[in-house]
Amino acid sequence: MGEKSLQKRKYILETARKVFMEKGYKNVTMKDIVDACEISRGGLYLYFGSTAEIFMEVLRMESLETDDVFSDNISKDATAADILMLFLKEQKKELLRKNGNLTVATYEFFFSEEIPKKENILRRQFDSAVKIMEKLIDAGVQSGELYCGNSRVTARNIMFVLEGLKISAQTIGVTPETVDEELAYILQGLGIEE
Amino acid sequence: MGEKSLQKRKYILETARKVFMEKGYKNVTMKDIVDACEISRGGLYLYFGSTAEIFMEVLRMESLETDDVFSDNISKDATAADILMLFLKEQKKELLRKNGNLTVATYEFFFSEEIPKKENILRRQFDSAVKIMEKLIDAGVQSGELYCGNSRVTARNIMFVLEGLKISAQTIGVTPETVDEELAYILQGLGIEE
Amino acid sequence: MGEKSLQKRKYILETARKVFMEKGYKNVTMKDIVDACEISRGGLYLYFGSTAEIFMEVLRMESLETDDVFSDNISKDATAADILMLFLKEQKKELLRKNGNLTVATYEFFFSEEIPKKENILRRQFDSAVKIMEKLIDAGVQSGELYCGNSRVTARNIMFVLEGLKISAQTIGVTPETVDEELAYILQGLGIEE
Amino acid sequence: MGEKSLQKRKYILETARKVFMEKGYKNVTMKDIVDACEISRGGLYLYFGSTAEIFMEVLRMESLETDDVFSDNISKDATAADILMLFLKEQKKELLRKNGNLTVATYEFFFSEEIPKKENILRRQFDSAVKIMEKLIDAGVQSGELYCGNSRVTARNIMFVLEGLKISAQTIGVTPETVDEELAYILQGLGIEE
DNA sequence: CATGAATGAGAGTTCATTCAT
DNA sequence: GATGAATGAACTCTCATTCAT
Repeated sequence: MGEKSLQKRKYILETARKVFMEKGYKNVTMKDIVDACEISRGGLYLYFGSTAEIFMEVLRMESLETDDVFSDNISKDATAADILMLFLKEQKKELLRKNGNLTVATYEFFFSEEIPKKENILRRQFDSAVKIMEKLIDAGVQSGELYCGNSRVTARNIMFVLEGLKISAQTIGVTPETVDEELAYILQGLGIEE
Repeated sequence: MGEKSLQKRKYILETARKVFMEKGYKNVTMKDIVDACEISRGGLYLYFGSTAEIFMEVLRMESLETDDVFSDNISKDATAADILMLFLKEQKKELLRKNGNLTVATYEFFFSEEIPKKENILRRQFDSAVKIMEKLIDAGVQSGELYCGNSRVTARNIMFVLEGLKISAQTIGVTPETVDEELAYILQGLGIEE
Repeated sequence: MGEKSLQKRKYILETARKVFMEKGYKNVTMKDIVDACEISRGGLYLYFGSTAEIFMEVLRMESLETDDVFSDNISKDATAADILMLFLKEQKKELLRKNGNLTVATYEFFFSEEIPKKENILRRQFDSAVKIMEKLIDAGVQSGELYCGNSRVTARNIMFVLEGLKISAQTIGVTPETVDEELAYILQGLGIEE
Repeated sequence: MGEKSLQKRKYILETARKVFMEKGYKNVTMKDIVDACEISRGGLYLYFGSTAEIFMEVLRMESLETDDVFSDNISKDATAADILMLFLKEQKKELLRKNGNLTVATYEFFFSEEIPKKENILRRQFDSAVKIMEKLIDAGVQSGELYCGNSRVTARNIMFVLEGLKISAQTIGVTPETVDEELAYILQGLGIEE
């Protein structure tokens, strides 16, 4: 695939991403993407064979960017507690975002396709986030900023709460206040008062 | 609709429930249910007009049973901590259930249909569980069994962790050990050691 | 079929008539009639085998009543011109009737079923009307009330104009003024000034 | 849609036209047209979304051709009476055509779809025909070829007779002789003897 | 007589996927 | 590479008609 094709490929993925944000995963047809991209039916098939393939690529793109964002926060010289709070704030913004995120599409994708539970992109993201957070907590404990009995379990706990908030935001709705309370509760568990 | 029809209606719902457990929500067509029930195309339409309608009824059935289960636990004379632990164990069993549960179908349903976030069955269940757990915690605090700063926020926290575990079990997988650790972490936060 | 059955039969026909007036012929299903009559599906089939059968009966009923109406006008002692004008006025009222008549249903019926053109109820009505009008005109000519070269052709002409008005009222619409003008034109052709 | 598609579109319309001539409007399904055209189910939907859409297009095509026919007659240098007689003869041929015309389908279409009475293609054709005939009569009166008291009402009268003959031909049947008599009657009313 | 649940044929419609150009 | 017309499988939904009760 030449230079030009790579650009078109990227264009398709970015356009498809918007479609997935808007309509989720299962409701999106190849035609939807064709229409949004304003290319021909056959043209799309030159690059991707199915919506599943497209979505997986969109997710991979997403994943790269997300990792970057996390790294950015870490790279700045800030205390462990600061980084944690920043991360949680970021998550809050994300899960309350009104005009669409990929949450629904991602869950739908993992529901409807036969994705191995052991080795998948979501799992990698989750595990990676847990690991980073674990280290962060360890560092915070070391520096005396915060208190924690078992950093791994605590890190996982935080991640599960965030997952719970994310899915709840899409099904039963959560108010910003509830999110704030829950995040404060987590920090408080670590001995951090805002 | 006579007595007999009611039985058939129930039969369809129970059969459909199995189909939803197996295939989720979006992948299920009226034909799937017709085939599973071994009735005619038109026959199904006598009772239900769409998979959405069927699924909502399945959910309602489910909801009634779940409430009962909870009440049962409460009705026995046991300490607050006991009841809490029982509830969490129940949830653990549910979310680790191998041969299918309605989790995926339920989330898919709430994703794909236009369900109001403010007033829906999932929300009612969530709020009701929070309220009961809050009272439970209050009772436990009163009796000195457990410690808790803010029973409402804590109750919600527990529910969000459970939601997080539930969705994670379906997407990235969770081991029984992880669930145990997380539940222990929660109980520990309440001052309960198993 | 006993007395009771005859009554039910008549009830069905009268109810069906209303349905046909409202929805035409082709859009009416056995279910529509069942619903309107508030009887059971099987019950209707005890009396009639199809909407075609029902509509034919409705038409027969209608036909009897229409003939009566015509006879009524004739029985009164009035001049030929009077009777003619009365008849035309009646037709005007009928074809301008807002809330439904059987015109559309009747035409639809004759279009969609394989009705012999030579011997059918519509034909009988038409021919009968022509004959009566012919006699009427002859009587008028004799009495010097009106002038006419060929009473049969004239009678048919009047009937065709009426048919034309009837169908036009249902497709392109006709105003009362247009009807008045056309009827006046007919009468004027017979030497009658209103 | 390219050149080729336009040809196919036209092919579909012409084929559908035959189907409508044979079976009327309400009895024609998308499948009937698909079969007649020997194309795929989906293929037809690329061009038209419903039988209603197709029929409207057929009618539009028809309308263009009919207008042409009329113009042709007018363009030749002939007396008003000649043109009138030519037009009536054309109408006679049309309404007696054995192997199907679109009359039934057209009426059925206007019965079953919600067509506005004020502004529809049939109405336009009718009004246009009335207007042309009115002018024709006026010209004939001017040149002394024929006599007429009120050209507009007379023109409408002729059109209504034609409509009456058209509908009657499809329901109760009319013989060529009857048509001839009626047309002669009309001409005679204008002072034209054949 | 009367009921109404049940059947199954058939219409409408959408979409992934292919393929000649 | 790119196009978009074409295909056909699959799904939704409706209704005439039957039949056990």
